[in-house]
Amino acid sequence: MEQQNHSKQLLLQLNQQRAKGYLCDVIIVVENALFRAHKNVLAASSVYFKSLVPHDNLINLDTEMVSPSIFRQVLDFIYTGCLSSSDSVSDHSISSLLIAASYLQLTELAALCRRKLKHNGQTPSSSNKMTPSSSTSPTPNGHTPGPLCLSSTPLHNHQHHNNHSGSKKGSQRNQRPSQEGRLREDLSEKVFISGSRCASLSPSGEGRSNGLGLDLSKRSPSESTATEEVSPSSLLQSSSPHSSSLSPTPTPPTTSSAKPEPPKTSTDLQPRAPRKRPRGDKVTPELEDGEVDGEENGLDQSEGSGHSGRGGGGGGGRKGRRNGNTNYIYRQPQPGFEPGVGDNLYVCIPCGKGFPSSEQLNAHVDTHTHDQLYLKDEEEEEEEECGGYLKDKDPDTCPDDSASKGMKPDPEEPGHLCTVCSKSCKDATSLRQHEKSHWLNRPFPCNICGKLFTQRGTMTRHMRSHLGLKPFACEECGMRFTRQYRLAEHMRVHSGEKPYECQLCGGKFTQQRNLLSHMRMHTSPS
DNA sequence: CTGGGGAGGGGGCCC
DNA sequence: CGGGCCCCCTCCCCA
Repeated sequence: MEQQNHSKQLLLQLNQQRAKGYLCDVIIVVENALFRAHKNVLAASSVYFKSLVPHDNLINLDTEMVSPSIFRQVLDFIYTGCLSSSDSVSDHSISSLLIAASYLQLTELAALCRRKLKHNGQTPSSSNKMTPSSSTSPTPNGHTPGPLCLSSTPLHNHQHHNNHSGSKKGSQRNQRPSQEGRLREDLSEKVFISGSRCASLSPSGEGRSNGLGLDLSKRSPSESTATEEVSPSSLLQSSSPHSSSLSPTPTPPTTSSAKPEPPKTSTDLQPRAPRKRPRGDKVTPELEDGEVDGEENGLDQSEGSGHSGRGGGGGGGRKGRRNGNTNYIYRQPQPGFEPGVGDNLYVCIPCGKGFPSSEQLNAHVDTHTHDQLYLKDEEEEEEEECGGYLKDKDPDTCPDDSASKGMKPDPEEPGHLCTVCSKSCKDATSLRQHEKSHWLNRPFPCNICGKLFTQRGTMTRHMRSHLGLKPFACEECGMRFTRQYRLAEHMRVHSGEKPYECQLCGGKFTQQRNLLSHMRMHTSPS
């Protein structure tokens, strides 16, 4: 007995989930684009990915080997078995695909491309050298791929999937908890860099050279700025012209050089807090209702609106709306950008336009040139330098912004007073930082959800939540945290220490906030 | 069902 | 830029 079209339907479901970013547990960075996918699918299709995905959740591909548009076709092929893009039939595209397929060790796709080129009278010799193992036509399993499948294929059909969330309930129900948990831990553990390097994340800060634990120290000096601004590091350090980046020179991991460290034992164990379920678990029932939320995998925890204001973003993530910009993640949204509005869940970050499908977003993203992005960067820098003040701030009281620009304050001046609130700061740097808190214009956008921040550090910290980076692990229970402070706070759970005491009733608390909450109970009229 | 406590998580801000 | 602290939101548990 055999279920007709079982594999086809399965693949179709997976592709639909990919289009929504649902259960995607790996991000592939290609030049200026991010692609989300499923590790299992990648591993089943590519020896290259198979060796990487068990340990890495962020894979940076060599842009000389594969471009975003080519990788999009590659990914489509992986998920559909077809090359659907119309330009894929050109010899140039086929050659690029062949290079990418060889690089990624997608033997079936490579063989398919070779046959196509051969059929067109081309010789695919240029790329054969990269993967000798794949230069022979038969695939490892002996399967001979069919002819190129063009856009008429019904499998590749992202546009219509957004409204079908209900149809995938069953298959997702059982996958969600383990995959999310594992991803969060994996992301916490290490992040793949440049295809061959792992940055271990530890509370001690080992291997941590940017705010998110990505080891950026191996950047090739010859790397172009274009790559820099859209590389993972630029995702994390969006506005810094000096931020280091990743050297996109991954080597297909056919040798031991690419062998990543095995996951640490502590993270393999399912960490559970004593007596109580960790928060990470509670998202499961929400998804069981068929909701495709914006925080799956911990990669997409959109806070929803751009400006939350103080307290407005509290608890963000759990109730965050679906972001949906799952395929391409660009930089610097336009003012007023609000991701995931209405049905246009696929949002282009640079211009803020929303699209109902990843395909349409992809097509739109391709219209952005690097020049446009450069211009945005320059404008962004300029704005950060001089344009961020409150509109209601009296220009007379801030004649030259010298303090906010960090321009040599008078050393004889006794204090550095904020021109808005008269707060005294100890130096010009502190003053500048403080004055930013009065800005309405927040110069640091999250490259994933578009949320804006006044401080780069806050944005970087926020990005950690998107990437699921939790470098700080409790040695007692294995629970992991994004902040060391949280871990220290958590450790009181194990130690039983309750340093915060209510002066009214003598009640003791492990956390100050809970004491404050308790005090409100005392002071509330009721 | 409700209120209080415990705790995870996010953002703002200062050092 | 990271650490630390504060405040807030939220959820879960339990009496």
